[in-house]
Amino acid sequence: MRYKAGYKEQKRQELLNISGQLAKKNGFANTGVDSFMNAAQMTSGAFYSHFSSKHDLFKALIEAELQKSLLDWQKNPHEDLAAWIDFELERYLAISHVQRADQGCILPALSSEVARSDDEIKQLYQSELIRGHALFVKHLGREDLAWAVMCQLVGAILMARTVADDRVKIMILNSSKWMIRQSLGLNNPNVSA
Amino acid sequence: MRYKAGYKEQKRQELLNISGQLAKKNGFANTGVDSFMNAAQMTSGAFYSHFSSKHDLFKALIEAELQKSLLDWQKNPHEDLAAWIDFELERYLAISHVQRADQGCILPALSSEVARSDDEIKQLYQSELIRGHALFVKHLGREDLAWAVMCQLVGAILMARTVADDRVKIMILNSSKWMIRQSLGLNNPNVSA
DNA sequence: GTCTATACGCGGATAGAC
DNA sequence: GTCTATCCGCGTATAGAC
Repeated sequence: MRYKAGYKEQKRQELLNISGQLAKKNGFANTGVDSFMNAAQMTSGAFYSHFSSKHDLFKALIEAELQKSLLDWQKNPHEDLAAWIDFELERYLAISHVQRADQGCILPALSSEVARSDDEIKQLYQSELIRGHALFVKHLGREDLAWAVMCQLVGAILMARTVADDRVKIMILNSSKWMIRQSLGLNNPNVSA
Repeated sequence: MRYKAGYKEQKRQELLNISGQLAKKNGFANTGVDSFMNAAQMTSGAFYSHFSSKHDLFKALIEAELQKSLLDWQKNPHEDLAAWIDFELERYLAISHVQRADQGCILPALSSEVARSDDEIKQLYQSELIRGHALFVKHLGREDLAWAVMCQLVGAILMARTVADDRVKIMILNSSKWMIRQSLGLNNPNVSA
């Protein structure tokens, strides 16, 4: 064959990577196949030798991005609850996460588009989401707390991205940190956020 | 004039109403001017006698929808904190709110699109959001708590919309209710969610 | 103010050469 | 596997009749 073995798989991963960044930044539906391919320094005709359709890319992209987020959570080195959650709050609820959607978690960036997708997409999203949930349960100890903290993280990043002023963004982030610590019983009662 | 006085203003409100529903359901960018106008039983040519551009509609729509959400929050008849928050949790975190995005709050539906919009949109969004925040502060007593509860509400609806199974949706909603009550010190310590 | 018709660009997808 | 070229439908916006 004219191309090295494993070349196609490698190129596919590269495409998923770059497409994920673009989709998180500008939205998946708003980004054309041309843009995805140009970002990967190819032309749109070559797209269909990797994915059968744009919708097919969406599925693959969601799977890849959710696993990336899961991996990020697994990188947290702490075992102790307070240390674990502090690490996560500083990392996830950082102002840089608000500003750089392309480098951030898929959840605040593409959940609305998933919410409007067909059942196949939602099923896929759910099963990966549940794996993330299990990781949170492992550290937080409660199933409901795990879901609620995930919602809080996603909601905070999303809301912070909708406002214009950095001051307000930071206020939103700090408020969410405070609330999560509060619900875990980790706040000093004498200190306000 | 051939048309009654106030006719245009009335038609504009009708357009904003219907466009808001369609945008919340299918996304604003994904919905064509034709679709908006057809839903209002008009043709696309007439659109530009009400709005100078699609982007202009987006601004008007955001303003109208945010004020609608504010109005919904103001309808809460309770004064007591526990009663007020219970009412709000049952109303906002209802499964029907997850299922009927077109009839629901703009925040979980269109925040991602706002996040990707220009600064003018974000400034507008922020100023209306701050009015909503003030209302929450009035009842919850704390600025940070008010932001955090808003994030939690938005995040929970958004997440619930991304999963396929109703059981999981409900789990997410109940978890968020539990966490908000927890952060307000309203949960019975002996009862799990 | 609303209609029909249309200009014009973008986006998804396919065909065929290399 | 990737390229160029192209088909075709959709979407924003405008022009002109009523």
